Amino acid sequence: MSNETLLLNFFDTMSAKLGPSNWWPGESPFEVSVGAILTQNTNWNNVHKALLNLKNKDLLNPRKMFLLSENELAELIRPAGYFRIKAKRLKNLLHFLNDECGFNYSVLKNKTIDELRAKLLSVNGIGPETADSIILYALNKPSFVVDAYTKRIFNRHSLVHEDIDYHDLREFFMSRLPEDPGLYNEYHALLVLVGKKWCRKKTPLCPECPLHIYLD
DNA sequence: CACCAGGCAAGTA
DNA sequence: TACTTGCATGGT
Repeated sequence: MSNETLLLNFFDTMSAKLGPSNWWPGESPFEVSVGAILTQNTNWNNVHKALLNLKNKDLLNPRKMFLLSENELAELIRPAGYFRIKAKRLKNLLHFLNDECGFNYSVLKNKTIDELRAKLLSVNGIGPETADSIILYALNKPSFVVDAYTKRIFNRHSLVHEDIDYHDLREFFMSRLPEDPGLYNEYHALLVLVGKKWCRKKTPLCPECPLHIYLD
């Protein structure tokens, strides 16, 4: 079976078992972008609390958040952990948005993925996963998001090396899947659900995992 | 109690 | 270049 077909079969199997995932229900591109920074190495439950703090003060709005001091912002996002450095990173994001599009996300949508990605990566505090999350989940453009679960699941199936870097793993998917943002969106979401449930660090083999049928 | 979650950057050698 | 450390809360 070709890798293209295999990847789509993986998707269909996960989708039948777990979908639809209702992944990342943000109300605006900006809210999704903020969430992308807050969730760095952090449980989404904690991120949700921080987002509620912001939402309750009507601060999930770039122009309003821009007026906050870094310390005020840090206190509001405290539940998300790493709150001081994340406040700085959110400020960096706000400066980027101001410079790049005047807080107007529709301007960003007119740029190519490669251009957007390079510019996002130049912001201190935005790495590859955060950049791709913003491009895919906030802007609905087909930039595949990979994470630790993605690597672990595909390595367990001997489809990628365990030391594969972010860029190569992303290319593994993007060179084999159609450029469909809806597919990329749900694919990443389902991989995280599968990873959490059946592919943790300590559990080597999981016969209950729906993807188990593809093991050799 | 230990472990770690939807990472990233900076420091060290 | 290759490895290590700091960042921090809250759920299990």
